[in-house]
Amino acid sequence: MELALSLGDASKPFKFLDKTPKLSSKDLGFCMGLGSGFTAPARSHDKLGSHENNRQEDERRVSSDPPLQLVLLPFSPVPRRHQPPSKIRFPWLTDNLVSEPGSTEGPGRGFDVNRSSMDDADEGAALSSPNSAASSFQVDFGIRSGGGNKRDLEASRATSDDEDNGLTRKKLRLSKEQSAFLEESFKEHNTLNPKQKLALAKQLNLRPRQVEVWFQNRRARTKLKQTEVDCEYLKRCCETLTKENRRLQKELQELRALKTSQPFYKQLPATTLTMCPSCERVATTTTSSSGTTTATTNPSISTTASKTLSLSAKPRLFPLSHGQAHKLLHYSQRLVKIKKK
DNA sequence: ACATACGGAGGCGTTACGTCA
DNA sequence: GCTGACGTAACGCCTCCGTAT
Repeated sequence: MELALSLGDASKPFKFLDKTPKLSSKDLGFCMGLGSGFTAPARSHDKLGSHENNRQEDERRVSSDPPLQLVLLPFSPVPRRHQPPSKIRFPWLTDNLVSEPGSTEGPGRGFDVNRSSMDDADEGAALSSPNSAASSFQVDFGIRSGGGNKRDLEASRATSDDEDNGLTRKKLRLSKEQSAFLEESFKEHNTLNPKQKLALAKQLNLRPRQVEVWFQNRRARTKLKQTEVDCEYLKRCCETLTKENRRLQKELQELRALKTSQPFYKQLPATTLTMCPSCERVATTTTSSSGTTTATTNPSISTTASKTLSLSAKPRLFPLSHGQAHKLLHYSQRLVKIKKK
């Protein structure tokens, strides 16, 4: 099972064997392949072809099922905004230090459980990230509207904890609805442009940073699963090849033993056995009393003898066409005939 | 046209938290 | 109630790329 994603030319989503073309931000088509019939440098597609050179090697996929593909409409890129750097080491502290622009609340007041941690830095100090465009979002999550469930209680407790010491990283589990919506969105596009991020955040009553993190983690999970699948597949390939190798080794041993005990193939007159190096049909040739030589396929010939002949002739080493092979056969028979004369 | 600096964005490894058995 | 495993939200750092200078 393969999952491949392609941003860009939606008309040729699965030409994974080709070098990924450099995509521009203007053609953000989206394709998703599910199946196993391609070699997919998947990740190389998810960033507009970036990292292609140094990362495509580890993204090779080999399998055989036909891929299922999903093509979506392109979405418009949003110009980046240049912002000052925004690294805040102790975001949980900054919550008390930095008030949100556009927020009517004072710092640390009306603190929602989802607003502790670095996201606050992101919004407060980060004021700076493109996400901050939505930093004044009302951060009253849907999970709280449910009211009275375990999660809400958890959330409330976390809030009070945070107010207690302000040193613990708070983590909020998204509601089922939020997760499901994000999941659906992820199915459509596994990366988000700022516009989409903002829209999603607004829709779900989350901060853009949360949406962004969710997508990052989701991509990571997808990749992990894919890696596991690939690993399993390679394992099976390895087992099959090992078996095949053992079988061939055994066969080789048998043939060697046969060769030392019964070197009949040396004694056989060349006219007795011949084989088309192309189709590998073993034939016997007989010389009639009139002197004409004919070659006929002999199905009763033993497999071992046939193999012996194959080995001694190494027919696979000659990339002959079928016609050439038969010509060769013909010539060798004529040669034998001439010799006999 | 080219070089450099800067900022945005995603990947990745890790940490911390929530849940469950 | 405690504990360990597991899932996942969040963090910090890195690299790459586009853009401004």
